[in-house]
Amino acid sequence: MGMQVAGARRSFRREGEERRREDLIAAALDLIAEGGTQAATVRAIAERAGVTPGLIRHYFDSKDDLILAAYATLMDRLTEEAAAVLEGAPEHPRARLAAFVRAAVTPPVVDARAMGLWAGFIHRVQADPAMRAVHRESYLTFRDRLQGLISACGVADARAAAIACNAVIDGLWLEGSALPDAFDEDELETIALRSVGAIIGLELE
Amino acid sequence: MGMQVAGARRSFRREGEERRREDLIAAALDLIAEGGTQAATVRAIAERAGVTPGLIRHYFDSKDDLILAAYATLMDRLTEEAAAVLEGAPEHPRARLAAFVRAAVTPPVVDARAMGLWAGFIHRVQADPAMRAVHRESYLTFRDRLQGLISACGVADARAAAIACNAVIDGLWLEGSALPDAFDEDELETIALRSVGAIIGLELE
DNA sequence: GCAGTAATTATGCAAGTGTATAATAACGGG
DNA sequence: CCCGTTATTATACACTTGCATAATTACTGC
Repeated sequence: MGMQVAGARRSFRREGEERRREDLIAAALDLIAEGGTQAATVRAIAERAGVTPGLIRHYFDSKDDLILAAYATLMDRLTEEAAAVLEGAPEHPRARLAAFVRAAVTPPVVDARAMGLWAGFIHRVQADPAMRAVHRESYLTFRDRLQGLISACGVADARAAAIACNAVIDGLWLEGSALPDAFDEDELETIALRSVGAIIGLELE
Repeated sequence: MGMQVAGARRSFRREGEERRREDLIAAALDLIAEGGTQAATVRAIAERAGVTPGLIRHYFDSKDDLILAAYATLMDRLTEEAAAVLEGAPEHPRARLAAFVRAAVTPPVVDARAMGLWAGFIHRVQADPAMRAVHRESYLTFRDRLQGLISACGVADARAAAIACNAVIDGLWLEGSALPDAFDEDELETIALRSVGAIIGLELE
C-alpha cells in the first residue's frame, strides 16, 4: 500500500470520475453490509476506496448524496441479477418460473451480506421519499416479472398469486439469510418450489 | 416540563430501579424504531426517558448493554403478543390456525415501526453471538408454535409446512410493513389465508 | 429532625463525526 | 518542456459521541 516517506505528501493517480464514483459507492456498500450505516463514515469509506476523505465531497454533494447513489446502484444491480436468471432459462413456462424461484432462494441471492445491506437501508427508505420511490419501483418491477411468469403458466388470479409467491420467496430469503444454519442444504429450494406450486395449483419440481 | 431556575440544579424524583430500566429501554426502542441505531445516542435516550445521560451508566454497564437489554425486551414482547392471539381463539384446529395467521399479517403486528426496529437490530444480531442466540430461539419458538397448529390440523410433513407458512407470513409482514399502501384493505389477510391453506392442502377462509 | 446512602445530575474529556477551505501535484494541450 | 486545470491531499473546525468522575439531593431508617 502507498509506500510513503514521512512528511511527504501521499502520491496518487488521477482516475476518471466514473471509476472514482464506483469505488466510493462500492466501499460504502461494503461497509454498510458489514456494520450497518453507522460503519459507513466518510473516513472509513475513503480509506476502503483507497482515497482521502476530502475526495468524497468532490464527487458527491454530501455524504447523504453518496448513500443515496449507493442505494440506487444496489437496487439496479439486484434487478439486473434477477433478470439475468431468465437469460439461459428454458422456454417452457413452468420451467422458467421454477428457475426464477430457485434462484431467489439460493446463493448468491440468499446471503447474509445482502440482507445486512437491505436492513441497513430500511430506515432511510422509510424516511426519505426519494429512496422510498426507488424501493417501491424495484419491488413492483420484481413482482410484475414474477406475475408474468405465473401468468404464462395459465394461472387465473395472477396478481394475488404473484403477491403470495413473492411473499414466500421474500420470507425464505429472509430466514435463509438470517439463519443460514437453521436449514438443510436443499431444504429452502424444495420448500420454495413446493409452496409456489401449491399456491398456483401446479407441479413445479 | 421540569420548570427550573437558571443556575439551579434540575430537580428529580427517585424512581425504582425497575421503572428506570423500563423507561430507558422504552426510550431506546422508540428511537431505534424511528431513526435506526444511529439515532439512539445516550443523550437522546436519556432525554426521551426524562433523565440525564449519566444515569444510563448507573443502570447499565455500557450503552451496548442497554441495547442488548432492549433487544431481549423486544423479542419477549413479540412472542408474548403472538401467544396472546391464541388466548381467546376457538378450539377448532383450523380456526385456531386461521386466527394465528390472520393476526400475523394485520396491525399491530404489521407496522412500519416494528419492521424498523427489527431492521435496526439486524447487524448487531449478526455480529453479537448473544443476540444471535436470542434471535434464533425467538424464531424457532414462533415456528414451533405454528407447526403445532398445523400439526393439529392433521397435516403430514408439518415441519416443511411450518417453514413454508412461516415464510409466507414473514414475507407478507415485510411487504405490508414496508409498503403499506401497495395493498388493498383485506388483501394481505386474504392472500395469507389462501396461501397457507394451499400449502397445507386445507381450506382456511 | 438527622445522618447515611445511593440515585441522580453536572461537568469534563478524548475520540470521532461531517464539512469547509487551502495547498499541492498529476495530467493534458500548447 | 512548460503551463493551466483540476483531481487529490492536507488541515482545520465545530459538533457529537460514549464514558469517567465529581458534586448534589432525594429518600430511608432511626
